[in-house]
Amino acid sequence: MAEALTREAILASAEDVLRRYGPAKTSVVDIARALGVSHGTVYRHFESKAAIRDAVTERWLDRVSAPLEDVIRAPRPAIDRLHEWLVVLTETKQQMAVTDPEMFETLLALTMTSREVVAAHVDHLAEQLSRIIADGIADGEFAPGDPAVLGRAVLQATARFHHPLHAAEWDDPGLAADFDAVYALVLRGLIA
Amino acid sequence: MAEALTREAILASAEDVLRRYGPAKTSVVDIARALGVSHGTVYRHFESKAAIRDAVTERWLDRVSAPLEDVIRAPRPAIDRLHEWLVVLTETKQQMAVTDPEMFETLLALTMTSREVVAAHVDHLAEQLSRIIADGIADGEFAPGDPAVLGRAVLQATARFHHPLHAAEWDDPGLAADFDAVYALVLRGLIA
DNA sequence: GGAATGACAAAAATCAATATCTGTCAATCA
DNA sequence: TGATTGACAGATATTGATTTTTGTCATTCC
Repeated sequence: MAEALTREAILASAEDVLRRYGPAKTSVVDIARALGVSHGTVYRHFESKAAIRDAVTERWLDRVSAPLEDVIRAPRPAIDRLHEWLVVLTETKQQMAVTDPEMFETLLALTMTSREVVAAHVDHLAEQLSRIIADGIADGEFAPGDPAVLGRAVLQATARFHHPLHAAEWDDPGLAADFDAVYALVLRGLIA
Repeated sequence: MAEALTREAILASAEDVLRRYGPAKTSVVDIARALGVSHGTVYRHFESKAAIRDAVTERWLDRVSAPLEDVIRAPRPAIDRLHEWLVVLTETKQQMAVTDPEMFETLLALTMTSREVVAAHVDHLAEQLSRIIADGIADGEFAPGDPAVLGRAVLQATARFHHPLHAAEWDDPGLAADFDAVYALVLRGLIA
């Protein structure tokens, strides 16, 4: 007997088809065909094509956040974790944009249509930063302040280096120097 | 006798047509017709349509920078000028995006195709900030540092609030609070 | 009886035929 | 003689007829 069709299986298929054909040429019929079922069946598990896209986007964005969680938990000073966290985030995105541009293009297109999923992801990233900053304040590395506010501020101040909208500017040869300058400025603000 | 045709007149016409029809539906023929000349004549004064677009973009961006120059020259402490400069820049852009969305759309489309003109504009903005920061360092308001590097850093750290790519995020109700948080962080970094 | 199908209507995407636009240049004009 | 014109070729954009897609639901299947 055939496996029961699950949301997970549909998402895996959707991700596969999106990778292969890109977001513009991916239809629900394609996703269903890759699973050997009719497209009507897919609609039993997902409300709409948009819901499938949202779910795929969420999976992908979670894969970005996951390694950052490890950085937060490392037994190191908050300052080091802050730097590492920002470097991992920016390099992850920039690497993907360079090494797999179509993939990055696809991810960007998905994020444009899944605004709410992206907002939750951004909140999650800011919250991760807040935890590092709270640690840093607790043990005196950073000056007192509201970690939630400071976390958001740090994330936004570094947007140029990780926000996909800026991807077109990532081939600038001065990028690394610019990052260092912004990071140094932000760090001084946290310590001050 | 008719006025001699000048580059200025062509640019004024181009700006006019762009305002009225938007960048997608603006042809060199339209620009020429608005001046009562043939399009061949326009090509005597500009190398290409791209050159016309670049020149219009430059005019518009210069109109953004000009009022900021006044802020720099005001006889006030550097800290106050820095804040004012950032507020004027962000509010100018955000106002335009809200009050004249098609106009903003047009300007955005132009900037996407006039990369070099935009790069020069960004350099100019960073240089303006550097001047304020140099003043602040000179009279002890800010800690010592390289004004050129710090100017670029401040501009990039606040990109979220003035970079047109982020316009879609400017309706966020927390925008003002986010700006205040980033500004406070950056200011502490400059003073520290 | 719950899961899957496929015919269907409305909406969206595709495609090829048609029209417009860009940029050049020999001819015209003043 | 130097500015302007308009015909022209190749590239790009528009249009509307045709196909594909989305989402629904009565019917079929196990």
